[in-house]
Amino acid sequence: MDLTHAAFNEHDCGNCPIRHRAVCARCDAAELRDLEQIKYYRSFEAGQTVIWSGDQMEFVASVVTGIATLTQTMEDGRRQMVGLLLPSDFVGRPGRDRAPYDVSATTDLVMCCFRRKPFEEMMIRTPHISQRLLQMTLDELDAAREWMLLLGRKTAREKIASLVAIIGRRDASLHIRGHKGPLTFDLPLTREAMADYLGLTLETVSRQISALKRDGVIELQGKRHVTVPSLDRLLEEAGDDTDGGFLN
Amino acid sequence: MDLTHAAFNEHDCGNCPIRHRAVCARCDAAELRDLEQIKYYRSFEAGQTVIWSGDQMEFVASVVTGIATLTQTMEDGRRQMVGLLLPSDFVGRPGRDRAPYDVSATTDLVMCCFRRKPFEEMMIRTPHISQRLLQMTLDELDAAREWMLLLGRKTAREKIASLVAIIGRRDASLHIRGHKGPLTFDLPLTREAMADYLGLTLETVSRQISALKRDGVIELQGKRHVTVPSLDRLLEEAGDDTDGGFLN
DNA sequence: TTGCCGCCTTGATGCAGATCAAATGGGATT
DNA sequence: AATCCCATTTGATCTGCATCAAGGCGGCAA
Repeated sequence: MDLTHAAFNEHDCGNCPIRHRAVCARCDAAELRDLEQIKYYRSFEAGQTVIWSGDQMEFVASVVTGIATLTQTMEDGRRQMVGLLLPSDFVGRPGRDRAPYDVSATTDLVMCCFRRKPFEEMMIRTPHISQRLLQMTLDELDAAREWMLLLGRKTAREKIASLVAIIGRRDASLHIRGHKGPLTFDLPLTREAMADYLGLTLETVSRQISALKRDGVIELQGKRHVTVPSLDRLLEEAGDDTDGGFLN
Repeated sequence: MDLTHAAFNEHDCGNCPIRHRAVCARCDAAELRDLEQIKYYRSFEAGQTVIWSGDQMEFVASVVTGIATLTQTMEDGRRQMVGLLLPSDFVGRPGRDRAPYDVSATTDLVMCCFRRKPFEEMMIRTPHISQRLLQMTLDELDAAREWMLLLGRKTAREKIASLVAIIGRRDASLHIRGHKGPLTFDLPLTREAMADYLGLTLETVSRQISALKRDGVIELQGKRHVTVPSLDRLLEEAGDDTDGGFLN
């Protein structure tokens, strides 16, 4: 069910709030006009699948609002999330026409899609698009490598603390810059999605969240809303040495 | 101990056997001459550290011969390998001047280094270098995501089978193309390095290798040399649905 | 030849997290 | 208000891998 909104198709990229972070960050007015020609918007409801692994990729895209995930699945059903895409993140790979992962909408999602072939042609004549995409891809690779450390070597408790810290800090960076004091934000993932992110079962996720709550590392209002009284304490629990490590 | 070889500094990139896979794959004669100006070779012995995490990066580089690893370490000493670099692979990140990981030589290693600033300037005026690097980085990201599935969801036995398959197929692709029948090759990693790669302990690595041997999935000549009688059988043990998934 | 040193293998035991199972609770529908 | 649905929590038990602890083996130096 592709809920393409007519309204979005009149949307002007030049005014888009996430444009300065997206793949077209450095495009000038003429280039944005070219992009208008090949772009269209698509909306998805929370839980819908955007692309199945193995599908033909007709487009590449930027996330405009909402959260998408990349997931790999083994034959017997074991699942591992391998990407968490936030507004301004890029989806798809120029030069490849089959999707290597399932892409799903975790929340309601709007994507700005560019028809793949014309986009690839535009990349060739517009080098700074490749350069911007290279930057973004290198950032994703760094995030993937942090994630590998988490998956390979952290305990369940550390994994949960890391995830809360990642989401909390991203949230903080999007909102009040330099804001101090307790962080408060929503976890945009179900327990099951967190488990797929962390390489755990949903029961273990639930138990460890309860444990961190019991120990005063986090507070919960309902199941999704979190307050972190001390970010330092949380980072200590996460086992992070670096304090970089934003995701994606 | 930087064993820079004078002989290598007269090496001509245009004749380099790995050039067609490296970052300079599409460079023309004039561009190669420019690269000659900013390049130098460095050699390392097996076990040496090339760069420590946090060090200033004076250069970016291509691996010419040998194998290098990227490793992250937590304060308490837990280690996770996050990259395995083979001949033609690229090291370093344009636009960043601190190394985010330890880089080490797993075997004797020769790298072709480019001074970072001039290389970055050259990237700006030579778009196809960015484009090539983008391709290579996207490939690495795909490899990292396969690796995440391995770390998060595979059993110890599957992890070992996956690693043997990855190394064996890379080896096969470098040597006799389209070669059929039993694969035979060396594992270029110690048991400990395999453990760091797979998120296991070295004891578990050793036990699982013994188990695969006992079950006839692999044969061993000494500790390092492996024969795989049936690649299909090995892939089955690895739990791979895809048969893509080369590393790096 | 002998002994030493690193790497590797194998054994015994413990525990973190998976699995199986049931209960709870909040939001939506009627 | 009553009911259903489904995400989540909690409990009981099991197991795969880590941990702790001895050997074994091959290469190298004396």
